[in-house]
Amino acid sequence: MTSQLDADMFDPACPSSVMPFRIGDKWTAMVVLCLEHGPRRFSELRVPLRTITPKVLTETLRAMERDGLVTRTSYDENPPRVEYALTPLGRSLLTLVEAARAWCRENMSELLAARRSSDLSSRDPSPAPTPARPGSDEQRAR
Amino acid sequence: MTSQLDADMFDPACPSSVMPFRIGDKWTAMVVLCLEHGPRRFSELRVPLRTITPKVLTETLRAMERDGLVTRTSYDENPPRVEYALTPLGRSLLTLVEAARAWCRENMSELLAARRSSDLSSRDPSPAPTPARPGSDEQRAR
DNA sequence: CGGTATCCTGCTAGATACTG
DNA sequence: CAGTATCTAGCAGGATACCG
Repeated sequence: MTSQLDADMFDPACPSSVMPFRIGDKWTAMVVLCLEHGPRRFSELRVPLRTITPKVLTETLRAMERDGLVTRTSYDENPPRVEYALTPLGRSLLTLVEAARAWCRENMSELLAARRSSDLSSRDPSPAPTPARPGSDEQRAR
Repeated sequence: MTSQLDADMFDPACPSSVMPFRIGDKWTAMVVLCLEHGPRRFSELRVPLRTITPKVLTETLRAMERDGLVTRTSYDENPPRVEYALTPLGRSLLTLVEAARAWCRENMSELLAARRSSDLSSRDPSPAPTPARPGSDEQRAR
């Protein structure tokens, strides 16, 4: 386990803002997912999280630590090494995150189709529905 | 069905900000819950949602309508009557909301205990743990 | 009743730069 | 490497008032 984290683990074209769903703040669910297969270092987390700033990652991890979702282990080495890991409580969130991802996989295309057609009809007097075949052009849920 | 909505349906002492979990924005999950047992009128929704302003409730409902989660039906009567109802898509969110509430019921006390003890130890040099018997003083998940 | 229209504020989170 | 320190902007959400 604990293989390298993929920089493309989270599709930037699939912003979680599309989900009618969030775990905590903007990044918490993704951190939980990143820690699923074992402890990770600060810099390691920055790879899949890409656009996150160190400041925000620190804040996110501190908040999660405070709530007992992750542990922070600092090894007194040089260069410094710090590892973050899920607690059992944090791990219990995984089922919720998975349920949310399952919902997205099943329903995202319908939601996006509804959004598109409502966007169209509010701009265009003649709707021209374009019923949007399910599972065609939407971004996949990773 | 469709009995009156309880003004105490959502405990104000149990802010959803405590949950490491949200459906969409601040109010969406609560609206979904309010519509669980049948269509509701605008004013009816304001009762359990209490502190929500008309503006924000309108925004929330419009966003949900746009995403195909609710329907808005306006009856041409006097006084005017408008009803909001869950679509099948919106209804499918109920299982997710329920999963989240189940998580809260099971784990909230542990999370709050962790938060309390971490708050203490950051203020107080001698932690004085107070292990927080589970299920004692926390607010219930409704 | 079922909303709009304004105005306003706090806070999340991004940009950027620096450090033990 | 693993963060801090500042500064700033955007925007969700709230207060208040008014309307068809």
